[in-house]
Amino acid sequence: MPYTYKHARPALAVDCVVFGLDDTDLKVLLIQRDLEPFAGAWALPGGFVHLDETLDEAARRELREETGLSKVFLEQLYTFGDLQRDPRERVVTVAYYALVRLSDHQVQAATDARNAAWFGVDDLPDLVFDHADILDLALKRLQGKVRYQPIGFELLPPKFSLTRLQRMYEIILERPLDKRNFRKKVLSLDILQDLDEVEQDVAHRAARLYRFDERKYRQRVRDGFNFEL
Amino acid sequence: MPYTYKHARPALAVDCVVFGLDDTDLKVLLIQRDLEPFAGAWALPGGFVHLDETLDEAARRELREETGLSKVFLEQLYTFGDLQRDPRERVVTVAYYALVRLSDHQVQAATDARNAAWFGVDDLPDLVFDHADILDLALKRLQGKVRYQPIGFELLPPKFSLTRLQRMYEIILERPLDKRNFRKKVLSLDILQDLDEVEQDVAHRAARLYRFDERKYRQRVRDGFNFEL
DNA sequence: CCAAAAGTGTTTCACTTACACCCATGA
DNA sequence: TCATGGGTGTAAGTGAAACACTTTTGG
Repeated sequence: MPYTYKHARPALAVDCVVFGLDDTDLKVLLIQRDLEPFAGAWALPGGFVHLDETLDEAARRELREETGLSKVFLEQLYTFGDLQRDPRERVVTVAYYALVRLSDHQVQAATDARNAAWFGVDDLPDLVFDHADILDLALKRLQGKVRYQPIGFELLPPKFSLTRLQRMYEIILERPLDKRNFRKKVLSLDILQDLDEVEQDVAHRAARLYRFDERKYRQRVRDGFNFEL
Repeated sequence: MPYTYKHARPALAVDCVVFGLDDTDLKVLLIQRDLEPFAGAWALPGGFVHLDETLDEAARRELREETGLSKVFLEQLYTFGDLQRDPRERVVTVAYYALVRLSDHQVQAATDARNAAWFGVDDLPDLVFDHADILDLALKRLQGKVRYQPIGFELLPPKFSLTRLQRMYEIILERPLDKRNFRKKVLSLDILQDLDEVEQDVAHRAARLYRFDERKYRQRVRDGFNFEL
């Protein structure tokens, strides 16, 4: 192989901030490390990038291996390259964030991980390396992006009520929204499909269910429409 | 060094999309490669990351070495990790974009570069590797970010007229803006300092000059204000 | 006095905000 | 029948958009 770069190179890793949503809180999936350094400590799922996989593939592989998750929404966040972020040696990490439907996925610890568990974003354990910084940035990105891209739906089950949708935004943005204005706004965007179905087994009036209509959304974007909450 | 990662690792590079602005066009600084592969072809300035420098430092060093630029606005863009993006071997590159005041800086080719030159974004030569993709993304990022962060000022001289400011936005956003509405809006943001000075040597009524007041801007942001064009 | 760009206000329209009560359902 | 959340409309205010003429200056 001619012209090959010959200097010492940093190790290259990926780390994932996986968000999930329950009825009241935004959660993050963490693993308890099974390997040194910091065995037993909590960390973001992640690991080293192989030569034969892209960065996205590496992120998905690590998620699968360490937490059992697959087929989730995944997007690159930022690349962290401080000199001392890993005590072993120079490691540059490409951080990702992922959004999953808590109901859909049973997480399970695996490779290199003793344990995997969900933590409320306001109730996090200490994290290894600079993982707290990564998580902070991911949260800010989510809060920013959720307002102008329809990514929040990735956190909800396919069928949801408007109240559930509103609660999702309230939890992520950390502020209350007006019910009537929210419903008016969301419905006016015309990207939800009314399913003519209602919730089951609730001890009060059952709410109508809707589905995010990705097809219609793309069409509207093409026509110059701008999603914004 | 214990626990060292031992597998083969990708090479790690940085590349910079440097934007500048003249009276009519948004420009990008490219270098003509002096080394194989693709000696003689046009490329983004960039190079491999050293073990003893952060990613930001590597980007600044490469800029300095290859183009003579220093002390410019620089921000990480995205990390590109496709398998075949470099024919030599697996190279992952952390892309940055930079904004410079064309008037301030004399560019000069240096290390690894035969030549450095500015190209209009609508008049680009073929680029090596995936540099055209990187440039595309940088342009989109600039177009998005310029509307809600006051980064556009980095492209202008310290003293500028409102017309020049408007033209900057029109060039970047690629659409005309209404003069009266623009001035009203910009002045209402209250982040410009009126210098009580006017342009010199113009063959018509001289425009008032303003300066971006970063101090006031930060203060206003702290008070919950949101920059948005 | 002419060419060239600077500078300036008002009206209309759309969207956001604030706000409170009745309805349907299951226990 | 009661508790719980579901569902709905209107008025006021704010900001965006459309739009054309006068002023200043140097050549």
